[in-house]
Amino acid sequence: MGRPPCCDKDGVKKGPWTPEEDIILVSYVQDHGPGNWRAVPPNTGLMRCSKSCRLRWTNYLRPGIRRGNFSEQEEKHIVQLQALLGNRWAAIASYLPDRTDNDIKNYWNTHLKKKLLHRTSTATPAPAPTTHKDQNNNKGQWERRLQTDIHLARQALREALSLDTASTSATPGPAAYALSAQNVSRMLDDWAVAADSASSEVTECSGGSTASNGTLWSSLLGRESTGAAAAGVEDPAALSAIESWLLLDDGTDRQQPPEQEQSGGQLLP
DNA sequence: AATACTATCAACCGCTATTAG
DNA sequence: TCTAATAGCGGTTGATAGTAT
Repeated sequence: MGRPPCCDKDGVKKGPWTPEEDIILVSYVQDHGPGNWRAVPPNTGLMRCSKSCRLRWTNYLRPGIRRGNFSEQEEKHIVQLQALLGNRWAAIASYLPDRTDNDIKNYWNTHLKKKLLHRTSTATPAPAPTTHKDQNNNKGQWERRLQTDIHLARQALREALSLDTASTSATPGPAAYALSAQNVSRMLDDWAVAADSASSEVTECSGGSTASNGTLWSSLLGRESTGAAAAGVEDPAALSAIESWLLLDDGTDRQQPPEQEQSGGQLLP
């Protein structure tokens, strides 16, 4: 036989968490640490499924979570990482350690997807008295730029992976993801180097509700490191590099093809 | 002021890989 | 070794706040 069930499925409570439940959960995690979620409901008396407890902790109660508005840098960072990794929100979130995967996923679905669509549509103007040549020039400017970016990112990742597999170990094992994550962070570092200047004032988001949990619970709990910090992605220079690479909002089309930036900017070692 | 519509986000659902018994 | 539960992930939903009519 297998394990006994973690909680009574019949008496399990659903819906929004109350502040009292939050406090119980935080107190428990403070004493026992995160993990072993199946032990949480029976030990705390919470009428919640272990899954729900884990979700509540990771998405809301975990210290160090920043909520509220995403900065421009974060936006571009997410766009870049999404192009690179796809909808692997947990992986993307590991490069934005103070954001949860759920937050990033929500932000992507509600804001960024629309933004990208809007840019695509504005880059492909409706019927206008333009010549065929003009149409070609304007057609999907943003879309083409994005596709080029995606292509470059993938190429860079492939090369980085091949470099590492050659230099480290020939056996692709369970560390495969760690390996790729390592390389992604290296790429980001490279972009940082490629960036001309660090005109990178990280716009501190002034989200209202945001730090509330952090300040509330950080007094109770120490901040855990996610390992992503080691990736060095929070480096403002890296963010600035991505910004300059993407040129999302400046309204000016890039004059040089990305290839030139790659060769000039040393995208890869 | 009332109603309809839209946007946001917390939480749930379903799936897969891993792990305990 | 096998079976069933857990952990974790991405997709989706539903409640609610905000805005438009």
